[in-house]
Amino acid sequence: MTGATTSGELRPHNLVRLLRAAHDGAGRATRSELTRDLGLARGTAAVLVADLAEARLAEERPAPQRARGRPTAIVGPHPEGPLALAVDLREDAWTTATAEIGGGLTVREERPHPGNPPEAVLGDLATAIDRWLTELGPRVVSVGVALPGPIRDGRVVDIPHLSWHDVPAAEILRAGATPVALGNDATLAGLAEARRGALRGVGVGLHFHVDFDLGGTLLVDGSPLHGARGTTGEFGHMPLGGSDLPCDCGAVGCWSLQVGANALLRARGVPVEPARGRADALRILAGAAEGDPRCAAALEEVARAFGTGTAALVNALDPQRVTLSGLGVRLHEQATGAFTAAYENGLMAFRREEPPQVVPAALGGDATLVGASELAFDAFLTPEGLTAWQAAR
Amino acid sequence: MTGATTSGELRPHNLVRLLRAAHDGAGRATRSELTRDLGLARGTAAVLVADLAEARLAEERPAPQRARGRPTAIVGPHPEGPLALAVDLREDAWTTATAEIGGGLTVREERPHPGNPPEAVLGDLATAIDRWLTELGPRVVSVGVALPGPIRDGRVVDIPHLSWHDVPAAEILRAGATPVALGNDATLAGLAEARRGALRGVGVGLHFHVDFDLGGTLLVDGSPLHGARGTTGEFGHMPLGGSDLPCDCGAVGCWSLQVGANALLRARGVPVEPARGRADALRILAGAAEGDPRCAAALEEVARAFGTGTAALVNALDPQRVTLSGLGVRLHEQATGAFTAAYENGLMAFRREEPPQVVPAALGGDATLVGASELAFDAFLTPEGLTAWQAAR
DNA sequence: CCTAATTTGCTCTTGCCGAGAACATAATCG
DNA sequence: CGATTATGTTCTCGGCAAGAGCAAATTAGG
Repeated sequence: MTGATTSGELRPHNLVRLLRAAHDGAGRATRSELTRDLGLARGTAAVLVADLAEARLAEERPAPQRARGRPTAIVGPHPEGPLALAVDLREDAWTTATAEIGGGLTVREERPHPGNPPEAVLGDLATAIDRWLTELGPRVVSVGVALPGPIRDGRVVDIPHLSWHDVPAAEILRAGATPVALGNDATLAGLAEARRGALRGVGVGLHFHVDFDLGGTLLVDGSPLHGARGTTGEFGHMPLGGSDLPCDCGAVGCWSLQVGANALLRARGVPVEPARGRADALRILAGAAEGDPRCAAALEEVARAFGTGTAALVNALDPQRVTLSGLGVRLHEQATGAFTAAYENGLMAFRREEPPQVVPAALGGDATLVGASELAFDAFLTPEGLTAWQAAR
Repeated sequence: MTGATTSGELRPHNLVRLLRAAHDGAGRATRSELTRDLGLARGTAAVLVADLAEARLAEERPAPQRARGRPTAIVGPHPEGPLALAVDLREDAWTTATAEIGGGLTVREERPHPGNPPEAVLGDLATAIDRWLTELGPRVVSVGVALPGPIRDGRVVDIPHLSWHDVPAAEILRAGATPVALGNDATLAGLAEARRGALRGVGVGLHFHVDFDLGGTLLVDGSPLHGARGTTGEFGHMPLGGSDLPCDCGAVGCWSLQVGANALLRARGVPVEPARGRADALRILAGAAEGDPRCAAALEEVARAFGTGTAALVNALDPQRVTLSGLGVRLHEQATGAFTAAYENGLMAFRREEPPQVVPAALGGDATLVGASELAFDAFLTPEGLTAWQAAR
């Protein structure tokens, strides 16, 4: 959003600002609030809202009266307004959902998949997407897909334990004229937190998603840092623990080897079996909760490594707050003492005065879908996106 | 720069865009180039240039003719135009300089200082700044100061080997109505590279400055990532090497302990003496260049640690290019083999296909001053800054 | 129940801005 | 030396948001 530079760009630009603000307000922002927040004249706001309503981009609904004075209205989604199609592809299943302006999510379909070969999995998903596009019609303006691995130039670079390597996902998931945007699941979970969760309003936030691997994203002013080729956030692949183990990623001593499902198994002394790592890891966490000392020791070891690495990244990146999702929440909750001790010990002295909070993500299991829908709407909530929508009717 | 939202903001906004583009063009951009690059109509450009000239913000000078057609003019600094006062405070001396639009630098004064107490050092510097402000008059619109330590909310947090702790630098350096901006030296060196050096035009770049400590900055679209409280870039204080040494910063195993002047001494087995570490480190580098095997071994050890950590941060942050300044240049140049081997070994496999280049900074010793002047001009090259300038005459 | 106060929406005028067209100008090329 | 080409200059036009004045719809208070 570079901003308007000609008088002709002002109107589209302000329409985007208004619709974006209504979207970010989660369908609760009133016209008078929006007018104030965006610094508009009341007359201008009237024109803009009328434009949005006429274009079926938004609709005003009566708002609960709060104070004295003439009542204002909520600027919310239009019943025939734009939809984002959000897809969350996990290792063993995928979910599709739609989101309207304001973020309201409707889960549409959930299906398991065999994991391999990638072309078949993505091909089936592409078919499902096409079906939904047909069924929902031109209201769907954009598709956002979350994938469980790093993505570079529209290709899934690597999902080691699914044996996906350099899969041309964008090509397979192409959906006619509807734009499809791909994102890493951890990145999108962080994006969701930044827009509608615990990182809302936070200038610089750090999000970690722990599963088998440890991924994350740095959120700057509500958007993930993208990097040169879109693969920022591989924090798990820094040698933050001083280990000498080789990592699947090709490097050595990666933090991921000490924090995650497999790390719990290793710390517990259990063999790492490809398929059931997650269930075994959850069993260890349950064991620790029930007082099994060996499980507790494994948990503490992993929590310490998690805390130390978190401190390292806080030292380097100076976030205001850190959020956790996936196994990270359990690690932090069940071993807060070990985590916090290692975290504070790893901070530079001057950061210990007011260490950034480490908190669980506010959005639960929907975070990835929410992030995918935000990604999709980000592509639409632009002057070009709105202009195309208006031109199409 | 959020962009104009009302018709009245368009003019100031476009004046800023034009002056900023002329500034970034290093005093070589012609009016026709600027018109094209900014997407302006020729008539609009004429008005804007006339405005800038009348406000003594810029001036047109004849340009060397390149092709057929009516000649155009270079939009360069005005002889009575705005100046930025740039200050580089190092551990043992400080330098002041002025920069005009376009970045042309004039060094004004260079003085040694005793290093302590901080209030006296900064007080003397404040006096010098006031003297220059008086001498140069109202042309100086902004002051930028580079300081050799982390800065948070206008205070120097910590310079361990000068024993500076929590020094209220902004308060001491206050300069009447002229705004004073403070920045970390490594951050500003990186900023200079992003604007006028080897990171120019690079979307995401990583800069490392190695001295006693290892600092740096992540540059996103030409600006340093700021963090929640302005202390991003302490990459040296991540435990990237697996060491157990305690660090002055309060954490353990910091990368800085393995990369820097003192690290060279330690690797060579020489006692670390507070005052002359830099000279001793340079002697080791010279020794290595002359073939002394123990110096060479120390150099290689440090270069390997440097390469490994660089890979870790490339994995995590996905920069397009990495630049080095300070001792980092020597470490990389004199032990390219050791550095590169460790660098590539530490990269995730998929990043090895096209590893981000690691190159020395293009600006030499002036980088910090250039960065300080850019910081100062960033505060001026805004609609508010230009409006205030125009109102003042 | 009724009036004053308050807040917001609506309408119209005004001032400003950049686009774009038509023309003028100054260089190169053959 | 005229044709060509690129750029600067001037003027008109359409569009936009600000802002003022008025209308509307609610609450507070008696």
